Amino acid sequence: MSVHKLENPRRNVADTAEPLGFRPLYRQVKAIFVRRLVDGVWAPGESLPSEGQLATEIGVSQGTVRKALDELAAENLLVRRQGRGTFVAEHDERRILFQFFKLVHDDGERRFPDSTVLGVETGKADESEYVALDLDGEADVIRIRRLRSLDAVPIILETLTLPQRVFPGLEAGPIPNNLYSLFAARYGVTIANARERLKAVALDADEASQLAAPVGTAALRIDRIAFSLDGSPVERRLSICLTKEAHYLSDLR
Amino acid sequence: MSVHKLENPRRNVADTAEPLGFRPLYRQVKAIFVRRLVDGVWAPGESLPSEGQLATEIGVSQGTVRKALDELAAENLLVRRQGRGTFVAEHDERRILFQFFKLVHDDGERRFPDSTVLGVETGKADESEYVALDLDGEADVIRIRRLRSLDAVPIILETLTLPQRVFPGLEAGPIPNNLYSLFAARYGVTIANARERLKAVALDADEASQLAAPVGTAALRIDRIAFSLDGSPVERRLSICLTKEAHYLSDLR
DNA sequence: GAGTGGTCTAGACCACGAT
DNA sequence: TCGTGGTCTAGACCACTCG
Repeated sequence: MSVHKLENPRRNVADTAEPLGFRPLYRQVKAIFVRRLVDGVWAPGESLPSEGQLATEIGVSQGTVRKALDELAAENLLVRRQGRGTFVAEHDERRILFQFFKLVHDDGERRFPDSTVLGVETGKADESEYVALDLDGEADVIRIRRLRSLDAVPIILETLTLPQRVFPGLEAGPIPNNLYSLFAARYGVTIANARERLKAVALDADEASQLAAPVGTAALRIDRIAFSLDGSPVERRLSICLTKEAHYLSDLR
Repeated sequence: MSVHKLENPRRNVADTAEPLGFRPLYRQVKAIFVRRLVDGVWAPGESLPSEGQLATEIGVSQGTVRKALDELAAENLLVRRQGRGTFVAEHDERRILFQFFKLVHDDGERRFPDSTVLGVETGKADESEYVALDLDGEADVIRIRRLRSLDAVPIILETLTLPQRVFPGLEAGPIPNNLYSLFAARYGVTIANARERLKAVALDADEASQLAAPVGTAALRIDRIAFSLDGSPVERRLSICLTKEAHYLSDLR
């Protein structure tokens, strides 16, 4: 039944000494599942086979499958719903809002900002870009510049840098507000997590005119690198944010 | 053996309809453990009885105890070490550095900043303080103002506000660099988590002189509220941070 | 009622750390 | 060698969702 080679499917008397490290069975099972997500065998929104089916298919107990699925759910890659099944997570607005959008209006409400694209261009990566995206110096990138507004008030000036190799042709089409959903649907690239570095800066002349604020106004500069399922950086996003009526919310747990 | 009243120790035929909600056994067990942490029955650094001992004591299976302990470990309240045992988490420098201190030098190294206390005072909470700490308007608070430096460079101007009721006499003694450790040791108050709100601001004259930077320099303003084990806010910490050589690091998962 | 994930149990064995 | 937490299994039953 099982078509997967699992290390040490049963550690028995005849085992030679383990060379180094030990990989529990449920992590090997998890790796199989991650591979299916990366390969698109299981696509966003789809429901997975039941725990029991997966267990017999792979040849382990249901408890082992459960532990693998639980870890993937904890990483927001799967969504489990009692009585319904297990589903591949989607980058719908709600998920983005809670997982990837930390700028919240001071009134406490989370809202999804509108976007106006200011420009799209392609070119060679500059140093900060190829370092961030782990590219070589001659790599081509796509740059998208857009202005984002909450309640029609411009609040974020955003510059995205994407490796052209990963997203060929993206520069030609329309740029949707929800990019991560497009990455998944059109390129099979799932954004799994991101790292943001924040600094306070003063607006320069260009930023000031775009954001309709005085030159020199203090603003939040967010330098985000987003990673795909396989751990490689696939997006760099530099945001300049006004924080007069909004703040960056960070939960420390 | 068990001295704890567990709801529905066994759901059986005679059960009347459940009124509302359902509380799994392992969460009830977890609540017992949290209570022991709050009451100081299990103090920071101490080792807990083994899973088996706890299971027989409470009268549930080892697997149920395990699930409760696993959740507490995931919340950084316990530390589990294979082969050694389960321990109550301490607020040592390393934990603080990773869990509660997000300002990182641009070179990527995490270092614990030095502190110089500028002043300690007591008084009535102002509005922002009693709102943050969920106090009534007449409550007394302790305020600590200090300057924190990385590599001898002043980088954070910090104002702490603490409810005097929770930390009586704290204003009289010396203020250590690691306050959370003091909270635990002297007042039995464990900081479990915190919420930070960030904005970009321009330095005023006072802040500028303390931080040895020009008036109007863009700086990061971090408004932290820290919560104790029982979920009540016990510290408000307002930090003004220079981000010329450091940044706030936020991982989105 | 059928099917799904969620809980709970009991028991065997493994990896790790200290003795 | 022993005690600890970690893994894995098998099976029973519960809570939730949907047809």
